Amino acid sequence: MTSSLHHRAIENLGTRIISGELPAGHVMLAEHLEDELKVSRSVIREAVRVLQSLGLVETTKRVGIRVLPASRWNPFDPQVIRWRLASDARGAQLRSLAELRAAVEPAAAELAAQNAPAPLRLELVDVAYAMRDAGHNGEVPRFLELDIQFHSLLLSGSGNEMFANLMGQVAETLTGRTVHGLMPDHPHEAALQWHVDLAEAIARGDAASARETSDRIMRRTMSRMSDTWTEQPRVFIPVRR
Amino acid sequence: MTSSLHHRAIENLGTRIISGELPAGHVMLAEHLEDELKVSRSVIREAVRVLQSLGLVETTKRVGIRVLPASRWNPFDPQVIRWRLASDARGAQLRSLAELRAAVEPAAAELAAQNAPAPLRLELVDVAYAMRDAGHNGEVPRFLELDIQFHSLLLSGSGNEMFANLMGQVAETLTGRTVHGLMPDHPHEAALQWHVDLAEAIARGDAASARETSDRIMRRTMSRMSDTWTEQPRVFIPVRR
DNA sequence: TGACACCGATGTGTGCAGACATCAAAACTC
DNA sequence: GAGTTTTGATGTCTGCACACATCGGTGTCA
Repeated sequence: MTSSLHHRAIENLGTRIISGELPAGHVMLAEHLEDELKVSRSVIREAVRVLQSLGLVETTKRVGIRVLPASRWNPFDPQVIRWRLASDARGAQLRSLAELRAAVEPAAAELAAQNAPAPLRLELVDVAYAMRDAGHNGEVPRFLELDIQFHSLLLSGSGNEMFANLMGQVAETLTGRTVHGLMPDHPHEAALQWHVDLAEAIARGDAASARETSDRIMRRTMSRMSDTWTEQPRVFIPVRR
Repeated sequence: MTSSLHHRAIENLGTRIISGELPAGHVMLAEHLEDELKVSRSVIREAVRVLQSLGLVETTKRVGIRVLPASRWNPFDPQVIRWRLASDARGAQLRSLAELRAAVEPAAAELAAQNAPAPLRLELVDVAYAMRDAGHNGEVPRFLELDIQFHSLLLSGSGNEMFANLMGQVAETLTGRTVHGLMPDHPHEAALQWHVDLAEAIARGDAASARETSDRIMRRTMSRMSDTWTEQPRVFIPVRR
């Protein structure tokens, strides 16, 4: 199913647009795409509709299918994020996600302390202790898994569906970090304790402490990652009026 | 263009799914939708493909088009947000957006102070003073317009395309606030000055001050809005493993 | 002669109808 | 109950008619 013709057409065009191979303003003809991808019109048409809804292209009669500039792309769409992570802009995408995460997690921690269901709070505490153990023992893969689970639970516990939806993308940044060898074999001792403190603050409903502790974790994470992407150029999206 | 059959089909199905009229698990047949909406198969298929990419439905052979639970919807998609704002969940959606905004804006302010291009900083200061004047004179519509412009510039100036993309949604929360008569004729005097302080902190590159001032503005905004939606139920998205 | 408004030709997406292919659920056989 | 066949829905392909934005030619007027 994931390899349906329609899906492959989306993947093909999406990656090529986001990689810059098909630059903004480039105009394609549906007929030409049929020949190139060796698929029928219906497949092309359905793919173009989806790309249109992602803001990657627009269609105009008598003109064709025009590639839109990056400022029109939907930067929150999981597919767009995936395509950007696979492009030259990978560094910039990781930085954007990390900045978003750093902004959101302390707020999510505060909300979780106020609203999270009891079982989730307990699980959060369990995972935090398991994380600390795995960290002490240098079990890197298990630590990564628990780390993702911890932050997923935290975002989910906020009761804000937008925060919760960032889970998937957060997982990307965390795995991306280890893959790039940015994680030491033994995670920072203090950071491990901070996770435990955060979980317990949420468990006892201490919103202010939860926010502050989460903020401390995020600041440390950001400071450790920032030097990786300082050379990434920033793109300023113009204000649409 | 916006009233193409395919677009109308998306709108029809999208609103009905998000309103709950078509509940999660409900199965439709493409053929049935053709009859109901009086359009051809290609229109239905293209619409379903878009809804599929938004996580609203999935298609299975031999079964049909199945409506997915809200936990699968893409909560950052502008269309989904618009449909939720038009549904019973309007309050919950406004709260989610406000919480997101409250989390992001201080981070955006900090980044803007570090990275924003010089012309944008100047414009931000101009707009802040214009806001203060409009607020003093009780020009509510003009104040709202400037308020949106101010926060759009701020998010745009962060150089984070995800932050910048929140502009449109932020505008929704701000306009939604005035439409609901939650705005006094004369905005809070201190808040007006805070906007000026924030703009000037960004202009001189004082990141810490910018973040703190923005945080103060957000906290006040949240505290003024929170009592409107305390009765809205929170939805906890389960963690996908 | 030159500038301008008009108007039809052209090419492209949009929508329609029907056919066959594919494949997974459901029914059936042993 | 395991394996096989049937069935019915989506997936894919194709030919056609239509809508309509763009472009170039034609005619009118100054």
